[in-house]
Amino acid sequence: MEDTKNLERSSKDPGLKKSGYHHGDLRAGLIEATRRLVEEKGVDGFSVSEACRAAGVSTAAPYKHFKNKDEMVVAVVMEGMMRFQDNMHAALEGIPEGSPDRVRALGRQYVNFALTEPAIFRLKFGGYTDALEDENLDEAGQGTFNMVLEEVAKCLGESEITQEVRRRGFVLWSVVHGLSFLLHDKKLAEMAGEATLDDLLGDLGDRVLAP
Amino acid sequence: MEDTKNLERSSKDPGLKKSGYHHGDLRAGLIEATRRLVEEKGVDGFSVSEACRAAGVSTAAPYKHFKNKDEMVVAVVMEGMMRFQDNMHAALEGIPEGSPDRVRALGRQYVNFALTEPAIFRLKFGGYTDALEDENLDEAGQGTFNMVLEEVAKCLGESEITQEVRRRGFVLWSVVHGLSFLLHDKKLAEMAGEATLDDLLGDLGDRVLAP
DNA sequence: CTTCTAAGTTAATGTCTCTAACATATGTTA
DNA sequence: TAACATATGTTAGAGACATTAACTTAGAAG
Repeated sequence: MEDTKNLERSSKDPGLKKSGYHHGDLRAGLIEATRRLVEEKGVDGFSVSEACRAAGVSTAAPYKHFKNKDEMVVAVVMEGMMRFQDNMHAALEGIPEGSPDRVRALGRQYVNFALTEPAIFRLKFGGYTDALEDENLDEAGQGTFNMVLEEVAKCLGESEITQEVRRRGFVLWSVVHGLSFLLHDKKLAEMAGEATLDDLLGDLGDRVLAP
Repeated sequence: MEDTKNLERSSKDPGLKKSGYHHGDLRAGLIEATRRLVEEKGVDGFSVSEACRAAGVSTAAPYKHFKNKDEMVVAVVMEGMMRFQDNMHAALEGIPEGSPDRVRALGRQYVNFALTEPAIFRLKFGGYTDALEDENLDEAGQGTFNMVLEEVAKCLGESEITQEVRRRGFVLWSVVHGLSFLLHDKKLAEMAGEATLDDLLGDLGDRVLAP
């Protein structure tokens, strides 16, 4: 009398699932399902219906939480950006202020994100989300860039973010971004010979941060 | 007796349109329609049906020329890459061999492509086409990168593409790529103050190409 | 002139997004 | 504690889309 709908629920576990009718935290469940699907099959391959099946709800359920498909994708990318920012903050821990190692740590984290969650990474940093025009997403991107700028400023002994800081931060960001794409395409070896990622980041930091 | 299907044909003109039944060069017509739609509404917004309406044919017609929707997109990006490569070659004309101006000209062309055809640019260089896994597309991308490497080699006085050439070429490519994204987001002014694109490309070339 | 084939067409199938109308819990308030 | 308001589900269905199958047309080749 109560389990008529409990077809697939045992496979998921991202919430409380109180009653059997109500999911508990469907929003989070859908975001997770969508994230996995987008990572698996790309933004195009992913369908709302499939995410519903994965979460064990009807195909109309998402529209209580998201305006439409695009907003689901935005939510997924946004959630990815939160984790990304957390990781960046964590990466700085224990490294002394003003050390170029801090900048390198951020670079490593960026590359790491690109490699472990390539679909989300490309959605945010490959320009796809431009079409979605979400303000929060723009802010989140700006926030991560500002973290880099602050570290660059400290390295250069500047007390604020000057034009010069902005320039160098931009170059660092761009090259790490390029590096991320190369690594994903497994073309690093071909390009850099025996150099490891740390070698490259070290070298890069030295060059761009030098006075 | 012959014009029963000639509803929208007068608006298009990319071929011969022989009979009224046969289009003349539907493949090219569809690529052009698709290109415009993708540029207007993004890869997701675009639909095969809409491209058919634009080209004035039935929704089944494209499948005589393309395997599926993805292949249509691939064809559009591929065609864009051809034009891009033509432009790059044209940009070099008249600039003496070995001059860093040649590298700068390529950079300017890259940025130009990013700004005039942002959707195609992002499809190819934003990593989207990875999911499509088309060999010709990979080759085309490699080809443009090799053009840069050759020019960099000549600037550095190298007779072949060494590890060092590869490294510098990569940095140049990455930064120009980053610049393209910034420009599209209209954040250049904020970052670079009064500097123009040519200033930035000039400065960049000087720094990275210096011995 | 007949015939072959490339390039169209119509019609149909199954899937998808999204909406409307209805159902069920949960928490609030009398 | 009972009644209600609200949030969160469900079913059913409309309209668009991608793709296929079977048929048609016209231009070329023998």
